[in-house]
Amino acid sequence: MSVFYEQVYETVMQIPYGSVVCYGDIAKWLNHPRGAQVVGWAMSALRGNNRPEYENIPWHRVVKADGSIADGGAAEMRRSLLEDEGIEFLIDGRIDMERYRWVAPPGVDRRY
DNA sequence: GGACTGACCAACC
DNA sequence: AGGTTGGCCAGTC
Repeated sequence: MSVFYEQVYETVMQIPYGSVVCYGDIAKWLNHPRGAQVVGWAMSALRGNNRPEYENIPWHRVVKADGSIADGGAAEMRRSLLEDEGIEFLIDGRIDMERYRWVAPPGVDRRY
């Protein structure tokens, strides 16, 4: 697994219970301002991956910039997992990002 | 080893 | 308001 993917996974693991982050933010924190797509690919690569070190990644806490759930595998499961964490969805199926978006402490997720 | 495929996002027409 | 585009990484065949 690549360095960048590893960094993405470590960042995702830091997302606290009941909060969400969008793909673009993770990319920015990892010094890839335009790497949102790559973050998505990193998540996609997790699907069907049963490696123990990736078991605890809360991949359902990563959503699109507008607060909707990304397409791909298991979108419904991701939504229900978020609801289990107390996150309320708006009528149009999106999350109120102002309310649930997690802002990482500066430097905390920086790798060298 | 090149081509193709994937959970994206902001800036432009 | 809605389509297009550039930026970006790794896995598989």
